[in-house]
Amino acid sequence: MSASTEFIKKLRDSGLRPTKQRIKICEILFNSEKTFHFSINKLVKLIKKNSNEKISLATVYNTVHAFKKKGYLKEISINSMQSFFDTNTSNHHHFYNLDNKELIDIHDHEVEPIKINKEIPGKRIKSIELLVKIENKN
Amino acid sequence: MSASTEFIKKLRDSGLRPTKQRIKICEILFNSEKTFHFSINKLVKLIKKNSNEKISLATVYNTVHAFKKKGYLKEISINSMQSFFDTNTSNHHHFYNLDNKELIDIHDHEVEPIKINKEIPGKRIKSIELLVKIENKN
DNA sequence: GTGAATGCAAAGGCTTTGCACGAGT
DNA sequence: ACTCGTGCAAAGCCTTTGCATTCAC
Repeated sequence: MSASTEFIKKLRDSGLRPTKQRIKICEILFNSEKTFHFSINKLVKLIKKNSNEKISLATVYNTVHAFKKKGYLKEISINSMQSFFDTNTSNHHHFYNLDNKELIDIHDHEVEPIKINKEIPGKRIKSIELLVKIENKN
Repeated sequence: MSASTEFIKKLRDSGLRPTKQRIKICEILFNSEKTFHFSINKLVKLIKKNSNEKISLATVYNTVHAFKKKGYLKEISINSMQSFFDTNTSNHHHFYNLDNKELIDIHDHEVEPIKINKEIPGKRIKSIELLVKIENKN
């Protein structure tokens, strides 16, 4: 079974019509073994590089949000001006390299379990996200 | 010594001219014993409520960024659409209440020390930020 | 055929910029 | 006086929206 066929199935199974554009974006995001981080901007560039026909910006936004909603992508926000999406949706954390503005994964098993000694009545923890900013030693 | 006098000194000491606008914003942000979280939007509203003369939006942005640069404010980013400033610049973490979109402090001593078993060659850790998203139990 | 998705351009929200005017030293 | 800060409106950037067209089922 080709990769595209899988994506078509995956899309259909999650209630998203497997359009040409969505399949293309799947191929770009999910074809590699390795997961990676991207901004909308970078994704648009990848699409341009990867394909002769362009995908409308609105469609790129729609698709990324649809994928995020379905849980195929995770958003990592650095600050009001910078936000990334991550094709790795498993539980994990990030280094943020201040010098080149890139993210590096920290796998869950690379962090000692985080214990918070504070509770908010009536609330439950939905997620714990650790962002470790790093910079060059001198 | 009045609070204003202190602010004037503090501003001058950090190389910021103690203008009427900056003093006003200091009064709003740093007069209370308690620290708090705010968005630019909320700050603008506080200024309106607190003062008869308005401060230009550009000045509010300039001032907040100047204060952040001087280390009097810390920025906490939730996602690409939401970012807060914190008058508490000490080492600490946050709960983010998904239901009402508000931040709650988690003091450093309320979290067991975070240990990361991963190093990036040539890099040093600048900061560790924990964001714990919480929601209503059912 | 019908509803969903796409593409385009326009609109929107938030933030920054440019420049003349005003205020602090 | 000189420089820095402010205010305003305009420009910018990123994202969303509206609507006609196209596509999947």
